[in-house]
Amino acid sequence: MPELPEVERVRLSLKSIRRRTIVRAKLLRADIAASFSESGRARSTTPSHLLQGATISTLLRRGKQLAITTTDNRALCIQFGMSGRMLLQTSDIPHPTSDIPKHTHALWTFDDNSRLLFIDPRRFGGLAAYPSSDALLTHRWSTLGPDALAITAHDLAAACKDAHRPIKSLLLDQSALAGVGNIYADESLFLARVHPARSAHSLAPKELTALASAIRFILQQAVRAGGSTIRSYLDATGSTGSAQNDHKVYGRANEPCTICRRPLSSSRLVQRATVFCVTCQPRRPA
DNA sequence: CACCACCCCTGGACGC
DNA sequence: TGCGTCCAGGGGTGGT
Repeated sequence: MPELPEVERVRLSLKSIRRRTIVRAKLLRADIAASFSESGRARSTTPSHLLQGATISTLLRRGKQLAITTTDNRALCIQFGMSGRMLLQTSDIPHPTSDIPKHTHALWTFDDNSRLLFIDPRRFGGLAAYPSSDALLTHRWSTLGPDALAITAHDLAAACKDAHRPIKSLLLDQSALAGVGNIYADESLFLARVHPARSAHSLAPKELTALASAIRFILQQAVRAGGSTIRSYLDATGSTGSAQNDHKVYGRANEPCTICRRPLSSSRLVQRATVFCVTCQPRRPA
């Protein structure tokens, strides 16, 4: 379940592919990739769209999305969904084509014989190819809200203004704020002591400041810890994260609250498992 | 327009 | 051991 911290760790773990040239891009499962023209129209995907023949320039991230750009300015956006991952195989180990992990949907071979795999068992993730980084920004990333890693109280307040839905619903909405998923939404709300079902527009300025600060802290801490490895998350080199050890509420329903020791509550909010403390996160502001 | 339910998918946990 | 059932949830879509 890669959220912002996990995608950031994948981005960092892929930095070594910069300046390498992709000699071959192979799509093993066509329906996980989409390709778009400069004007944003869908078109069929070619190996060239998947960066074949190009040299890697930068690795970008916005929210939970990763993008690889090339020196000739092509851009490939990677969305991880629930179970997506990248796997970087170095050139010092031989890797015959037959030796590909299950659920590998795309495969890039570099000029130094190393290769990169996109693996996604549940296929909620996918690839989106754009002819330029401008096209990626214009047609895809423009729909995302501000990046959660640096969210300001001002920007969060703007997103919450006039929003009558639960604050947790807003935090999960990538067009309002990009990068927060179910784990870090619950953790941020707990740290800021805001009840997840509170109507977003009802948050006081003080609470918005606390929440924006909590989101930044929780995400930055998780990046430093290498991301949360709950079920299957690994970075591109196969390293696990330890941010799950810092979780105060996620996955801890009925366990004692770390602040007041009363059992944590769980409910379903906007179709998501939600864990919080009824005492420390009051429904009405204190 | 704002918001929500539903759906896509598979691996793993759990009960019998 | 094996089988059935349920759950995890990001994001697109269609409905209210």
